[in-house]
Amino acid sequence: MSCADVTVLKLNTKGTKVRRDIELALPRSFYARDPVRVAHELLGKILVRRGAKSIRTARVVEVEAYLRERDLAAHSAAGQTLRNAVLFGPPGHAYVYFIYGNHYCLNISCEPEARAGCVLVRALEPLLGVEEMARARQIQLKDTSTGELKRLTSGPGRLAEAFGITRSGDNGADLTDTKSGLWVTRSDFKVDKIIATPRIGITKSADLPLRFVIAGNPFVSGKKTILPRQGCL
DNA sequence: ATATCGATTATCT
DNA sequence: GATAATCGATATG
Repeated sequence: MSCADVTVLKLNTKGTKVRRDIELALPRSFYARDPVRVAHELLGKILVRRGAKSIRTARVVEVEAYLRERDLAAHSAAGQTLRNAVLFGPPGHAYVYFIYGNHYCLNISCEPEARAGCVLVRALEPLLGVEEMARARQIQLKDTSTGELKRLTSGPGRLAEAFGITRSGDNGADLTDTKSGLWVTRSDFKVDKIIATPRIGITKSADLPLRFVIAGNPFVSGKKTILPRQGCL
């Protein structure tokens, strides 16, 4: 499973490391669709953060869709404000907001023409740059077991911290342009089954089944018994 | 194992 | 002034 995707860095004939899919961001057309569709297809894709001399990647394993119509939990529900302006812009941009005085959360705008739907990224499976994620989270990893890695990126606030995502730094970033330093790329990973559940932590429109997770993936947020797993580093 | 609660601040009413 | 798309710590069975 996860170990296979670490080979997004492969060796060419000269033995030099070359980047394959990582440098190709998903196109804007991917995001210019309804949020439920985008949410589904985002599962299994890979979020990439490039710094000056480092790269962090992780697989998307949990998302939530927020709709423009009949969804009172969406930040866009009450219309455009300064905070949510990105949602009313073109698709494929990062909407980053600050919550509970502590955490940032990453959304991706979707739908054509300012319809203000989006997808919240809720959990990732760490792939490359695990040590930098741990640094960003100020966590000392005891090992590379699933249980330890899960602490890095399992939850919207956690993954934002692990990837160094902030409102000042990333709100409005174009995720279809690798020059932004933050983008999403394709993966050969096959998502066998998607499970839909109500969304987490909301009070309005709380019954809609708009949270989507990769069935059985241990990096999905929430408490759960972790099966023992061999380290990946 | 689950339950409850405090932290901390941008944003909106 | 109240609320919030969370997290981590503490308490309790």
